[in-house]
Amino acid sequence: MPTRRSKSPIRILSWNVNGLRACAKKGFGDWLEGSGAEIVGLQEVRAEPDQIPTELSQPEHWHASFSPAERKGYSGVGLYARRAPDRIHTALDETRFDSEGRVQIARFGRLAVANVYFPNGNGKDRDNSRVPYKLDFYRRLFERLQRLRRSGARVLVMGDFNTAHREIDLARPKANRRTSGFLPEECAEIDRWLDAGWIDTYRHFDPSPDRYTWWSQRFGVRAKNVGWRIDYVLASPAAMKFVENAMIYSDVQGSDHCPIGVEIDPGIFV
Amino acid sequence: MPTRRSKSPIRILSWNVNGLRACAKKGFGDWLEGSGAEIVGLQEVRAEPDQIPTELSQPEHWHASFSPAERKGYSGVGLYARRAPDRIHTALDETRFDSEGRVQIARFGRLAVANVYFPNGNGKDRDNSRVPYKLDFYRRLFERLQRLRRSGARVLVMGDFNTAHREIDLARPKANRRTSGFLPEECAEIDRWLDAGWIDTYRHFDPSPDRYTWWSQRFGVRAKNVGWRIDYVLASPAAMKFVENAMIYSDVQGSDHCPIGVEIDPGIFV
DNA sequence: CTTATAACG
DNA sequence: CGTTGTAAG
Repeated sequence: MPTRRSKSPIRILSWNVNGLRACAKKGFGDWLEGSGAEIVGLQEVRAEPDQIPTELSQPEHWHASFSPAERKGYSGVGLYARRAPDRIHTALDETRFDSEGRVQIARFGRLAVANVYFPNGNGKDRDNSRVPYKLDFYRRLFERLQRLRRSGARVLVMGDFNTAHREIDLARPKANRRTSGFLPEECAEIDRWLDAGWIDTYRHFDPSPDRYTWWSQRFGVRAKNVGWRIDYVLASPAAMKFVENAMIYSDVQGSDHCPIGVEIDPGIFV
Repeated sequence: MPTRRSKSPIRILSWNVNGLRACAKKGFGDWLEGSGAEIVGLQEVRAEPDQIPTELSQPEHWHASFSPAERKGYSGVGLYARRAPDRIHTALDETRFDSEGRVQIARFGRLAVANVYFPNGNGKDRDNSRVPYKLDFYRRLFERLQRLRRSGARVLVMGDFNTAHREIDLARPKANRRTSGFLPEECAEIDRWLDAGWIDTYRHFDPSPDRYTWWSQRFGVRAKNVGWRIDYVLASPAAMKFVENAMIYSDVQGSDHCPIGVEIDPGIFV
């Protein structure tokens, strides 16, 4: 059991940037430098590393790595860390998942950080045709991370889960029960994780309503805070012992999502 | 033979707007109202009539007609006239031409105005693969308008010819002899028209160099006037008797082309 | 470089 | 509504 607040906590952040190149033009670089973060996970990078400005693909004083999708301009995750990760895994060993640049599992000593862009359930025709793929992805990653927990790692899973867990997690729950992102079967997947002991770090510290991480770009609803909480940092029980705070940075602009994160006792690494 | 300056001349204008919807946002409507024109031909409308704001698809005090391409967002010509045309022909009776919205031949009494968007010779791979199509179009229209002349009409042909005729008509003639727009075989098509008696109205009145109607959008060359004169009003000999002036409105912004036009004795109609 | 499109979110 | 890719100019 660690001694709490023995040192100043380190910050681990996650942000779906909705296109890193576009976000870069809106000040992503300044945000990164001012973030005070030790580790930053990005989702929806939507670029190959060599399409990204060098200051962001290989920034000074960071270890950066990217896992793009095969399809250009689509999906893709990226990880910045001030210390070098021991290794990064990007494969779930199933082509339909691994071709879409959705997962980075980075090891830093005893800490494992999974940076994840869970699939959107919307299909081509604004239907829910991609929900089965999304649920399969949830299950495949769940099995992988349960194994990682059992191996002794302290695990954080952060990213865009594309699912609001409970009615409190979206502004219009009644209207969206048949919308992907709040389908009963999607919420049940989150339930499975929590039932297995994973902790929704933000909800652990703040039971307040109206705390969202994504707002549709249509109709200017962000100004009215008509949003969804679909970005999370989940902690395994062993990791949760080191989590001192969880944050939602609703004021940060540059994407349709805002950054989220946790503050952690640095003892988590050793 | 008309009496010159017996009445104030009427103005007939032509403009490749490079997307009427985009041009509309840059003040096309104000330009149209302030133009003092009797007839205005547009090229590269790049929209179906019902995609165009009503003020421009059915403007008050104008008779407007459009001939869009089958392919969305591509090519398309449009004509505004303060008096109703007797009729408008849009077909060259060859599908590969007529599907691309390139011609309107409007009759106003004894005056026939052909509003034309000649093909660009560039193919997909920045090659000259569409030059043969372009030359075929030139020839097909030439035959059609020669016939119209012989029928007794006073004919004006205005639009984006996509060809600079002589070295004086572009800023970098030496560098562009192998570029579509200044290929010998393209210039020869213009020669054919002039040899048949058509008059390049602008050149008739102004032998000056550095008079251009199009500037590449790349590298900001318009500020340096590195351009091409590829938009013309040609007049048949019978029409030329009524042409009192020809203009290039280089200062008008809103497209990569600028408007051009002629001033005509109104006796041309009767 | 800019206007369009479509896919995706 | 906005990002991205692609076609076209």
